[in-house]
Amino acid sequence: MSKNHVHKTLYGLADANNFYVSCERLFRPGLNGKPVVVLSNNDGCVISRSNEAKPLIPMGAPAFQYEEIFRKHGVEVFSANFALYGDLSTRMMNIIGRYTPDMEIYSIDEAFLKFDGFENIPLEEYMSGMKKEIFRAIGIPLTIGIGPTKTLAKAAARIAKKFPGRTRGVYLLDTPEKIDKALRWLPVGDIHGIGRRISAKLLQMNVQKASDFIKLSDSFLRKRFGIQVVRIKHELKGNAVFDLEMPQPRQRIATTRTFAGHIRDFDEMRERIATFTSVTAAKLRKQKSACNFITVFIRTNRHRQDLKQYAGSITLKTDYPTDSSIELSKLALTGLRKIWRNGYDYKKAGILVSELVPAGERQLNLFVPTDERHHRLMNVIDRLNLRYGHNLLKLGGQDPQRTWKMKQARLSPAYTTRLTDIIKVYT
DNA sequence: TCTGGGGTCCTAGGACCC
DNA sequence: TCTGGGGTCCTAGGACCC
Repeated sequence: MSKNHVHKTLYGLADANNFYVSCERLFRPGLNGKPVVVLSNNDGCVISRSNEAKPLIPMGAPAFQYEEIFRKHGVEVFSANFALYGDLSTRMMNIIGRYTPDMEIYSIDEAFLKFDGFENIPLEEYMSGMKKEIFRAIGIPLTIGIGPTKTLAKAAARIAKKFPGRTRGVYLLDTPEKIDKALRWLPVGDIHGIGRRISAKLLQMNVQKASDFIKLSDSFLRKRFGIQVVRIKHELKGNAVFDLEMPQPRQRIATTRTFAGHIRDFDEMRERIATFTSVTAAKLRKQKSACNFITVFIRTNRHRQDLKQYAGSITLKTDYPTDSSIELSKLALTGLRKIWRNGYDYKKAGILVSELVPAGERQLNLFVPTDERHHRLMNVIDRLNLRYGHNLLKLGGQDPQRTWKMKQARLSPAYTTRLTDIIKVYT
């Protein structure tokens, strides 16, 4: 590489606007311009808001406390339909991936991009073209920020979102002057990686804007807030610390649920735990991992100070790395018996597996039983569940009669993913 | 009477993200 | 009556060892 030809790397962030709400709007153009919200599982709290809804309802608001507001302002309310959102996300990411080879899918609605060797390409126009293509093809509106680091790309996207008229949804932070101006505008709480706790402490010290924040010394930040916050400062100053991350197997996998009502009965809980465990084991097999530990937890409703509170949790070691629903269910139920206490109204429970290793590795261990039959059975279960819908095939500990229903009073049809009907499998 | 110091490993919990 | 779910990384402090 010649000296006078410096290759300047830039990062981009493509972020779908109010993603879940935008997905719901695709099939109902009448919702455009209206306040719309999407609720979490059990219709518990607000997890996505249209721009019109944002001044009315805070993020995470418990739905039952806002029924009055919903009515008064004619807010359109939807139960979450994650199958639909996942499908639209995949389509969106496929298009984004055609614009640069270096891309990191950061979440269901966000992707980081890396522009290496794009010196002769006008990035604003290029990304503006991508934004238009995605809107034309899928109907999802995007905001795009570009800058010398991931943290600055995030900040640029925030600016693009805040000033849609002037930026047309795409903003490039490429000169020291623009970066300086952006940092003087950006509130510390809006810096990526500075959350509620740390921004409250910074505000107490009268550190209000990102431009104030980057003046603090490394040693002070290190001592007071830890190494991660120092890294964020460097990123804001234009030194890339965080690179794109390649997809890797999860280190932990969890399945947890808050119940629509509550559970007092051990057998009911045993059934729920067995189901969570087989869902978790299927997730393990999907990423071809096996786990060394399994954690079971149950807890009462922590929002109800008037009720007796109890939270129990236990972590058990597997005999050898496993992805077997049967092995893991046995362990999970052993754990559940140990932490179960009679007389409480349980509101939430879950399963978490950890210390994952690649599933193939365990066969290198001569002392491990081959459990070939387990393996074949698990394979069959996974294939049938994949084909006919989630969780149709159940294990012994799961009550075959019982279908656990989330509260989803306001579900929209799953237009792109609908399965015709439930298929019963008799064995 | 005297009451070290440094290293490693592990875990729980904090803080953050979408 | 009704308050989500699934992740990551880091740190402090205890246990243990020499």
